[in-house]
Amino acid sequence: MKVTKEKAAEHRAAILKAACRLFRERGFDGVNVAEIMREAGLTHGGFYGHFASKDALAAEACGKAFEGSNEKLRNRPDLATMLDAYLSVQHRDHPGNGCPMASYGSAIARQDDSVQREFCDGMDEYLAGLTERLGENAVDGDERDRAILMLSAAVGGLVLSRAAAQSSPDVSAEILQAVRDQLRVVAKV
Amino acid sequence: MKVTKEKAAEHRAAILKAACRLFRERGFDGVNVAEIMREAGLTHGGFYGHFASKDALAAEACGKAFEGSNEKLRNRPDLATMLDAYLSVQHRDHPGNGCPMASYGSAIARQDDSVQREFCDGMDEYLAGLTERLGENAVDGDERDRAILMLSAAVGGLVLSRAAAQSSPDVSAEILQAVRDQLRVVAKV
DNA sequence: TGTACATCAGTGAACGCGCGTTCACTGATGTAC
DNA sequence: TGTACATCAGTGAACGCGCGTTCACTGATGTAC
Repeated sequence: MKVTKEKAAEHRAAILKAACRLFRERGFDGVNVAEIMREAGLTHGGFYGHFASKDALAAEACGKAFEGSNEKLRNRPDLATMLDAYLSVQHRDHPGNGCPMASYGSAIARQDDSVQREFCDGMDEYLAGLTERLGENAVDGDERDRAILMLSAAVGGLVLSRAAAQSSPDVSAEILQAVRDQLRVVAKV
Repeated sequence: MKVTKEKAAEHRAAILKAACRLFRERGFDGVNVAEIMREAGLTHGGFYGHFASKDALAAEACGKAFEGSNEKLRNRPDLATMLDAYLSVQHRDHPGNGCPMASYGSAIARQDDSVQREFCDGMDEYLAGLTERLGENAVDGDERDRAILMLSAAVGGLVLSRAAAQSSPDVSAEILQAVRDQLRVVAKV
């Protein structure tokens, strides 16, 4: 059942999109190729016509996830609003469309080199964008370091909040709130 | 080949110790039961005489990892020294004996309930200890929130630093440094 | 204290399942004439 | 424009491997007498 070139391109995009969401929801080891293909409306056999391996898909999916994040960073006007959205119950409970660093950050060092590279590139770009943001109002010279702290605390806070969400919902909510409040000072907003 | 009760207890402890290290090094999915048993000097068949399942071992290993962390927290005199050790190249490159939150924090929400519970209990205790520490010199009333920020930033920073270690060693080192510097302010040390 | 025997910790082969990947096949596409 | 045929995207069965778990067996332990 051959298919139009356009259709094939759409299929590839659908696979990537499904992977991008599923990997963030369940981690790289928590999803199999067949599941991704099913999500894309295809059968598993056709996968290798589009991607060389599951690792290759993981790398592209990681890159695409950061594209989304960096897009948000470029568009969102208000830094305080961004912080609130990042450290929200909504984001905590819906990792599939959220931050890749919080979804599988602690597993990246154990992934294929290509995945690590995409991750680092995405993170670098995100850090650069955040640094620029912090320098928009007043320039203090330590924007980059403050951006790193903000990112670290936001990612770490979301990770810990998610880890506690089921067993200790109160602590989970407390973490979101505390990191939000404390980071406002760092962000000077 | 039956074995002394004491020997058997030693074996159980050896399995737990090996798991405690290996899970932190490679994540729960990155280690198999046979590997853990080999590390403990046994063969894989005997595993189920000591633990009900790999998940049960994971839960105990998680709890034990936090015991180590909380031990350190109780003994370490200086908060600044603790921060330096946590955000050090040594800690980044040797996760096997390090912080469980940084090792597999982002995967906890996808683990068995028993693992999540052990993780939350350990984290709660750690947070309580850190809060107490922050209140030792001056009491401001926001120690708990500052403890949460410190923990989030330290964990997040270590996670991101590890993720970048291979592809972007410079960024990796920069993250450790920046989070260390910026957290000193929060810790007031 | 010495002996006979039941217990049970550890061994290693085997089971069953899931997963990444391959492959022969299908049939629509798109090109050559 | 119409026709014949080569191409190739997608299908689904199959392969091979690794893993968690089970199980029959071994032989040292430790208990009952």
